[in-house]
Amino acid sequence: MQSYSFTTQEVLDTLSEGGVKPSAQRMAILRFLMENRVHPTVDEIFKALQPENPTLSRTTVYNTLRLLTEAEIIRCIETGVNGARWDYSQHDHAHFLCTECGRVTDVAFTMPSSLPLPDSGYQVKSADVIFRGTCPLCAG
Amino acid sequence: MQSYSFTTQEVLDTLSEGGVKPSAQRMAILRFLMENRVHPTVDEIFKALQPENPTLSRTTVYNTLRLLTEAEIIRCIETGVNGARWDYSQHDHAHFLCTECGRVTDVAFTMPSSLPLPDSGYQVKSADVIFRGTCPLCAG
DNA sequence: TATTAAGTTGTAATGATTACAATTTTAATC
DNA sequence: GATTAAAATTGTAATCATTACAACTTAATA
Repeated sequence: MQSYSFTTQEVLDTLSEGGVKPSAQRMAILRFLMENRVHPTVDEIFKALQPENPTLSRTTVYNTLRLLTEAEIIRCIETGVNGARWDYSQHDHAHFLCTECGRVTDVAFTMPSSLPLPDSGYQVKSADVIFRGTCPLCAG
Repeated sequence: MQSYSFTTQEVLDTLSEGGVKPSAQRMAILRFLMENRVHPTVDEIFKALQPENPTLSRTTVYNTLRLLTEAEIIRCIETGVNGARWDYSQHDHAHFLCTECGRVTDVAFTMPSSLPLPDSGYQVKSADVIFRGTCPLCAG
């Protein structure tokens, strides 16, 4: 399992690149996503940070995730089960959702550059590719 | 705007091909999805059928949509806003969600045949591609 | 330091979805 | 056709993720 580690300065720089003013909560949440690439839910993020940040509120987690998403620092994965997942990652990739265990795995995937969009006038901001099925652990 | 019309027999055949036992409710719900390709929410389906089917229950709509999805007759689009959308369609395509008005539009899209999946052992049942952005009506 | 703005917090409300027990309908058996 | 069992439907209540909002705290500015 790949592991990541970031300095405070790296987290600050990432916020700054997205034009997001730093705060203790924002740094903790972003750092968690940068270091834990497991596509966590809001609750998983909240519960993981709660011990070290006793005053942290669920609402702040929601607010911050929305803010970081608008700044395009992170992105949201809508799986339809157990709420949205949140993902920090720079490279172009898709997701595989195991419908048995709910785990989300990264899949290398590059969107074809020539997209057959509907009539012109559509402004694409983001593209999400999600595969569903059974992961090796659950396939038995 | 393209319009569809189906005979009772065609609806019955579609259910049968998926191995789903017919009922008045199941036929009404499937026919609605076959004829109205607007990716409706549960509530839109329920409200549209309610007048003609006064005893119809929301729970039945949920149950039936799950059943039809498991039978791979329809599919679910998780947009993350206003609940899931439901889609009857045979051909391979992606979806464009306008983050302004919430409308979902079909996009011609064929998944590359050689998928760079993660380690072997993953069994892919379905693949969903969703674009987000602004549609021509909202771009102003 | 005083004042204002920005950020955070906790609680309450909302809205989609599910659980479940009761009822109705359908299918199978006598 | 009547009886019984199974399947489907219904309505209500519960659940759970998310949002609204007002109070409070922290940071920025004058």
